[in-house]
Amino acid sequence: MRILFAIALTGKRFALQKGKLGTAPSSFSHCSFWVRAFSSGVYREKLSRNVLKDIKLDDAIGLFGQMVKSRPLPSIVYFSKLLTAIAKMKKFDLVISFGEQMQKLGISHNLFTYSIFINCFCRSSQLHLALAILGKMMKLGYEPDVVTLNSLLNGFCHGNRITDAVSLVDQMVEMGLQPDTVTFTTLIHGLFLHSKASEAVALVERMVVKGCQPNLVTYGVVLNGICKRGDTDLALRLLKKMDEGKIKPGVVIYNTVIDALCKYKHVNDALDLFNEMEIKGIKPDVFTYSCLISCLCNYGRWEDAAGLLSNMIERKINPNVVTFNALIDAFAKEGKLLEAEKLYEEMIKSKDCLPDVVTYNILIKGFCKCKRLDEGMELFRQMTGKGLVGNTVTYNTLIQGFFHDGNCDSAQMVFKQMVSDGVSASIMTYNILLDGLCNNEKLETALVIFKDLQKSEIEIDIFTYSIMIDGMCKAGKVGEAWDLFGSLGLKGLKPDVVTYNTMLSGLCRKSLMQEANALFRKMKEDGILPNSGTYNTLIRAHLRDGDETASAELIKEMRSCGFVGDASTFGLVTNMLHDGRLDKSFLDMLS
DNA sequence: CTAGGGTTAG
Repeated sequence: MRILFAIALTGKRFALQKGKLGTAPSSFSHCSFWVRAFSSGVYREKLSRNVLKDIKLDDAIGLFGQMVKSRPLPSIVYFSKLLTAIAKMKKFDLVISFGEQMQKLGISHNLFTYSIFINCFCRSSQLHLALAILGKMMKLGYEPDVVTLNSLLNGFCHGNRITDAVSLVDQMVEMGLQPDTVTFTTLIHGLFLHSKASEAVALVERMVVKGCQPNLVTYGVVLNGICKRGDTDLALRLLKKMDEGKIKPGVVIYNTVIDALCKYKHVNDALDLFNEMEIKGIKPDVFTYSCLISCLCNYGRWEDAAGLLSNMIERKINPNVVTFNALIDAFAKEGKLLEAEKLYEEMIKSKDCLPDVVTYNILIKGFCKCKRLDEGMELFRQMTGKGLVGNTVTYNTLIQGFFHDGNCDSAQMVFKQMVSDGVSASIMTYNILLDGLCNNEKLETALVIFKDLQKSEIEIDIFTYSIMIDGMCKAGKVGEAWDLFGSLGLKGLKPDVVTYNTMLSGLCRKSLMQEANALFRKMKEDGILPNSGTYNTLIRAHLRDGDETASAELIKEMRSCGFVGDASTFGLVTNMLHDGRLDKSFLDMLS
């Protein structure tokens, strides 16, 4: 309790007086059911019948306007019902604004309305204002209860204060309040949000011991957290556990697990779950179908995808923009731009689900891959013309497209456009930019940008360094690349297999085989597993260097690791067989 | 007689 007080007192003054959120519209043109109900005096009855949960936003605003004008003023109970309904629509700012208006009109708040405001501030990332409200209400003599503190707990969990969240639960107990299922579920969610998955899972067990049974929400939180980590086995076990208990998983729970199975490459298990839904009478929805269709497309299982598509149409589940995008993406990835465009045209014609920025990103990427940059740009203009705003992906795609097409000027022009359009460039954008410049013999320009990047706020990843090391090596500046590689440790970055391969290939290109061998040893010492690329690069270099023995040994090692010679290695060996530099037996060893 | 927690597809 002490800590709570301390937190509350450091908070700012009662925030509802600030009025920074403006006021709600006081006039409304249509005469809605709610307003009529209110003015004819039946609002008390209507409000008490729990019908407010279905109220539309406009009606809620109108109703509030009527309520504050009516005399005598309606009881605070009616206000809190209305505010709850608006909070459920996630219009947190509006709830706060209404709270301010009530305050100005002299309507005093109570524990319930204060709790609503605390919830709204927490959910709109204004934890400090939530704490200010808590301070204010406690000064007025209202003791926060489990509901109030659960809201605050949620605020701590979302506000990067997981330690405070954990101690808040301890304080609840000290205050003599019994944490309930909501408390545990909130904290479990917070632990997942802060990557403390095992603590989250352990807490599920603890809550059972404390007499709180996990409910559907708890399972939703836990399954979602587990699925995001890719622990599909545990997810499937939990799904079974729900069945054994009395909690019926609904379509959303199934969708979550099906999605994870798709993402983590267990397509057939996902299809099994889809069939299981059928048996249990749980109706799949557009999420279920879109997820499975897109996954099947990614695996090239067109027939199966088409089957599901017609199945969903038969069942009158309308494909939406995500479904269309999955199909357009499938065609575009196959290079079938004509078909992709046909689907896009169909979307526009039918008007039921219009293309969005993702649709355009998919199509633009398709055109870029075919080096049809003019058409890619044309689509970009079409999209902008429709009032859609390009995002980082859109610009990244075009920049990369122009670079791959060897058109550095246009690439840099798009980058400038991106900056002037106010779309933030991510490290991915810079990686594309640096990679493009390096691959188009513009190492010097890349170095200038790289230096600026190092000074900026943007967090450079290991991939950026790999790109620069590669660029330097390709420009013949292996010494500089080596220095950059060596500086990684000082920056707290660990070279990964790509960085090692890049550096190795640079050394090999200069026939610095001793250095390459030493680096290869260091790589293994550092616990970085060589991949097929590592071995093939070294094997080719040793062959070019005339060291048949070293190559042969590496081939043995590579094959024992389950890798095989790649196309370039086979090409080199074939050439060397032809001009007699290699013996036929060498080819047998490789294949 | 009112307040609190969560989740899914491109």
